[in-house]
Amino acid sequence: MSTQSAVATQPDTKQRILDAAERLFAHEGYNNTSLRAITGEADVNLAAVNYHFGSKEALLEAVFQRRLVPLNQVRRERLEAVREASQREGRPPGARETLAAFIEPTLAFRESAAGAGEFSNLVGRAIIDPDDTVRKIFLHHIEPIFQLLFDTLREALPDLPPEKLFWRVQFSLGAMGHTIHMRATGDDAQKNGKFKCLPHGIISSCDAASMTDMLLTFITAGMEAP
Amino acid sequence: MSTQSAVATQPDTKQRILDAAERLFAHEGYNNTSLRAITGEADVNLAAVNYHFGSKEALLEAVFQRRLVPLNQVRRERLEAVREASQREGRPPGARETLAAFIEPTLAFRESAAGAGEFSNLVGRAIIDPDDTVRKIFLHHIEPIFQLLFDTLREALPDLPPEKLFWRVQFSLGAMGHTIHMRATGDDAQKNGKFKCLPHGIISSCDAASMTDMLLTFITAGMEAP
DNA sequence: GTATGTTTTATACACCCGTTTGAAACGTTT
DNA sequence: AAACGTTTCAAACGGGTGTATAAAACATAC
Repeated sequence: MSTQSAVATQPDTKQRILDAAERLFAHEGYNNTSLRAITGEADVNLAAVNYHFGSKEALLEAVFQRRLVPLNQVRRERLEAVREASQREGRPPGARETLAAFIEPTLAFRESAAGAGEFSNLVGRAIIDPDDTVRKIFLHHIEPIFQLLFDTLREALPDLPPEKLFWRVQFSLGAMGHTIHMRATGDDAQKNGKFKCLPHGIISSCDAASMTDMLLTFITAGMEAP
Repeated sequence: MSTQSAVATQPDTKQRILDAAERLFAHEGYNNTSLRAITGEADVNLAAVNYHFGSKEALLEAVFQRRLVPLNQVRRERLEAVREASQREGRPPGARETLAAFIEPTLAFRESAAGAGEFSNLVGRAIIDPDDTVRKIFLHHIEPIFQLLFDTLREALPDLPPEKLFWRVQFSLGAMGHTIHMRATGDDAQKNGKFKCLPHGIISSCDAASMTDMLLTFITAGMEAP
């Protein structure tokens, strides 16, 4: 009785907190985002976070939970589709299609749910974030699907020793996380000259689709290297 | 008169602060390291940092300065050696030797100066650190040598459009930074189960030399992809 | 309309941060 | 020994943090 009315009653404050937290965590990082900034942006009282979620860390957990569960389900389905196709046709799965099954949903997801774009930035940040809190929570959520990716890649590249495969996957994650993060902070940074590294200052193909294509080409080649 | 005696007199406190800061910045990150932690580890008074360096940010700058200037000189020499050899022999420079000229000195440097190992961890962190303070100072130091790397790679891969080259270099930096950071925090993390991602829990070839070799193989293949 | 449970609000708490200050300790020079 | 510039020290400042609390506002049920 209490729970029912509660769920029906609470209009959006929990949602608004999640949205604001997602955006700020992705943009500023977990440690650099204060609860006051979140509640200010969400236009709710400061104490609302601790009331609805318990703590700042639990809020981060909830932010991940909301998006990562459906996202991982899509990844799982695509990865298993790759495996089944390979078994049906009696060939090992392709490295690129395996990696794409893991990476592309993040992109597609980006344009599906409104505001989910911020989340994929958060994921990119979470992969490489030096902070332990973020990594710990994120890894816990992604571990099973990561295992499936690893297993499928083992079939795709049977000649590669598992240790090497492990590190090559890490290389790929690093490249992916760094790139997403650059894109995330780069939108406003382009004007501030953050991309000075590029000699002649022109970055044309910065859209998500071509980025993913470039990234996949890069890490697939690295993965298939002798 | 004042400066001379000052340089001769001050025994080691500036040095000790630099060492402690280097270690802690590399291990915990810039934002997560307090001046009290640094001065505590260096066994100096809290005010010593602001007295000798002016501010926490200036201390970070000094930490980079101390190691990055000689390191970049080595990188520059090696990159120019690659270019001269290619010109002398009338062939384009090799992608791998170019990348090695940039990456390997960090490794060699690691085993040269005592305690410099911490620094290469800091560099790895700086590459991917989402925090603006760290990135800004680091990029400022590395920009000229980065430009040289880029130009040499342009010669090594003349058919690759500059935009693609730019992003592939970014992929490489991301892979490199993430890997160094994993190694840095992984030493004690291995016991704490941080490497759960690896299925059967065995990470044998984790030494710096074979890591560098694997990384170079990976990013060279990615760089040379069609 | 009163009672009950849920949510919001304002305020306060304890803690940690980077930085500043003014006096004490030190070493060197005259 | 006296004077001076340099370095150390303990203490405090102002500000920001996550969290806790008690009263107020609200919605629902009897």
